[in-house]
Amino acid sequence: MTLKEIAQLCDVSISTVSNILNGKPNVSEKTRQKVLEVVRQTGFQPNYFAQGIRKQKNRIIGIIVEDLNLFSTAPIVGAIMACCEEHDYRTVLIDMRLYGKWQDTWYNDEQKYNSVLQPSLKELLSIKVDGAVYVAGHCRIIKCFPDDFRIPGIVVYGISGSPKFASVVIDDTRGGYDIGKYLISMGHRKIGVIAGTADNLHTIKRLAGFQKALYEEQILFNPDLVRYGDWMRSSGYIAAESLLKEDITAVFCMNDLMAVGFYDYLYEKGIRIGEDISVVGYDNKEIAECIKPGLTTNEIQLDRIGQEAAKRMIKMLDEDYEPNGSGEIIEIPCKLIIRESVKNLDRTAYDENSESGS
Amino acid sequence: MTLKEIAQLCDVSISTVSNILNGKPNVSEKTRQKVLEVVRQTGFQPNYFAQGIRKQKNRIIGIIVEDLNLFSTAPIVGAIMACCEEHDYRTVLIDMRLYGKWQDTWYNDEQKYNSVLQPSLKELLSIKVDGAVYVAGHCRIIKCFPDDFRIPGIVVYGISGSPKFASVVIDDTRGGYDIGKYLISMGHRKIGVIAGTADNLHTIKRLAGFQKALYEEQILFNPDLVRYGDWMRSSGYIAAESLLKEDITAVFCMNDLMAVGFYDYLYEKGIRIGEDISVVGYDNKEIAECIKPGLTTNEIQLDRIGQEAAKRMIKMLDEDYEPNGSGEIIEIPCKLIIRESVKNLDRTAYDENSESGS
DNA sequence: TTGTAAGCGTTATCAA
DNA sequence: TTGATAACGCTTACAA
Repeated sequence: MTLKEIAQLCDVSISTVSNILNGKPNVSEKTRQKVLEVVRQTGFQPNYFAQGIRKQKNRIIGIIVEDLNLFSTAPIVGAIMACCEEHDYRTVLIDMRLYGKWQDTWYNDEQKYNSVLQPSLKELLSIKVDGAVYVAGHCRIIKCFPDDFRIPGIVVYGISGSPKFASVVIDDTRGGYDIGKYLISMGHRKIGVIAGTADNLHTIKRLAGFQKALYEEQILFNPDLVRYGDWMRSSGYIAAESLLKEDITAVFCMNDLMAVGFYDYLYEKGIRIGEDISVVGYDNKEIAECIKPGLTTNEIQLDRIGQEAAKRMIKMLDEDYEPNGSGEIIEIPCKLIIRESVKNLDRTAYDENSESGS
Repeated sequence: MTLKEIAQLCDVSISTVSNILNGKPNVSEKTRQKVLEVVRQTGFQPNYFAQGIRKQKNRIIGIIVEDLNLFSTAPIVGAIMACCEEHDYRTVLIDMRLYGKWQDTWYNDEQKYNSVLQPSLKELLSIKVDGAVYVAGHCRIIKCFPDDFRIPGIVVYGISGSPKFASVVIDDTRGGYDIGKYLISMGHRKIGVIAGTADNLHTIKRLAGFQKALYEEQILFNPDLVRYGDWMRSSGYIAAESLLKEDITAVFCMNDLMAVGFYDYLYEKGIRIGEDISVVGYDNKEIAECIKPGLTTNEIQLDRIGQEAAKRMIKMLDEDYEPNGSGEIIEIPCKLIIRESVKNLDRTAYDENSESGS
């Protein structure tokens, strides 16, 4: 179906049909009705890209994700799409499936990485997207867009390696800080940390924030209480053994999965979480509220991240921003979700009774 | 950047540049090199859709999902995209976000549903996709494509309401059957069921399969042992109370989340799962291996579902199938994941010892 | 109120 | 070996 065929069916010219479809005035009601009827019957839809070629603009935003199957990606993408739709932009999604293809072995392998990234970027360019949003799988400094990239770009859940592109990430420093403050407010002074991999930006920033909280409360930071894991459940379990030999009352696990590993160990040993020892996690995945006791953790507001990124991109596009302006880094706060895994050491039994009684 | 500009920069004609880019013969090595160099420098990418208009084919498959944020959707979409990429098809994803917008209130509300579906379909048609894959959020009979839909369509994780379109779903009957057989093989005879909503196809088919297993083993099916929930954790908890008054040794929960709710109740009462009572779930979500004891459950092979759908779609497209052929329903089996939540009643303590010792 | 014609970025045909 | 030229589906001046 094309405009031409519709025109023939209606015995009018192509431009008349086009005008009607685009709501132009100066068309007799009779022809309008006739044409609209035929359009309805035939189910004709104008070719979006022929329109784009002619009008020289597409209103398409390209989204390129490192891996759609990570827990963080789909919510971010969903939020971006929602925002784009609201502003009458279409989206095109490219899933590089980096983890699916290579697990963890790609992000230090420039060659592997580029062998997927470059064709993906080319594809976006070929589709003539107006802007590109890059959704990382975890926070690190990423050189995803070349400096001479011809359209606006923005990096989400990672930090642009080039100052020409803005980045939207979670506020991990604040996240670590909030957790530190919370644990301290609950009376904990000796706090172990099960961190992620040592060179990971999430790890570094969460730890820095945590240290800041200690500092503000005049508590010495003891590096011996930090164990570095690999974000997997097993490393929480492994860290638990050695960490428990220290004289600690609480543990800050840098993700929920390692917290589950930590739970595993304590469960085996019959140590009660939220009672004998306190635990907080990070991420607020579904497991956090399913394990027992419920895990206090820091929720990552993925939808807000996606929304923020989309809003900025659309603003750049609609306001004809200089493509690639400032390398601003926008940090979205996390949200502490309190469950039952942290004991309040400052409360006496009496306090608890009187409070529950009130 | 356009072909024209490249041509001017190289002092050759447009067609020569086009020929070179498309690997046509009959071009002198000298001009080829010159043009290729300029193309490289300028980062020129031909306009994919201008090509499409001219060539009258796009090799694009549209994917329309009910909600990208459901646990089942992203893996299915990932598999579809992977398969399309392999066969040199591009994909366009449209996320209707039905649950995000309306939770559970849309799929019995034709009007709400169509207010999102119709524009989405139109958009796909407008993009001139060659085929459309519809990814449902849960299995039911869906009238998503109109009977006179002009391009091949296929429904995934749901059953096409029109016989013109094929469907790829999980084999829930077999899934329920396998679980029944497994529990019986472990010596269970009185088995409770925490089902999903009563009118849900997953519920109906899983229950039918379960009943078949009982029948084959000559065990009477007692309808009083079935409780209908709403797939949420709380309904597992609620069902637990009344169900435990019956004389049962095992419970088949129709998803992992309700199994977690069931765990909740038993945990409160100090009843030991995998010991005093056995439980199986369905879905194999991350929580299944995180709760204690690990939940035996049926894994839904989402990637296989997606792959199968994509393969069929591509076959239809490449072989110029009559759009909308058979309303075939392809069922992909689930995979029983054995963990620790089911006790073997047929084993004596002696058996267990001797086996672990061998 | 309607129609003609040019042009968007490609590819395909055919002549030079 | 190269280059005009038409055509793809559409929009938009502008002419009728």
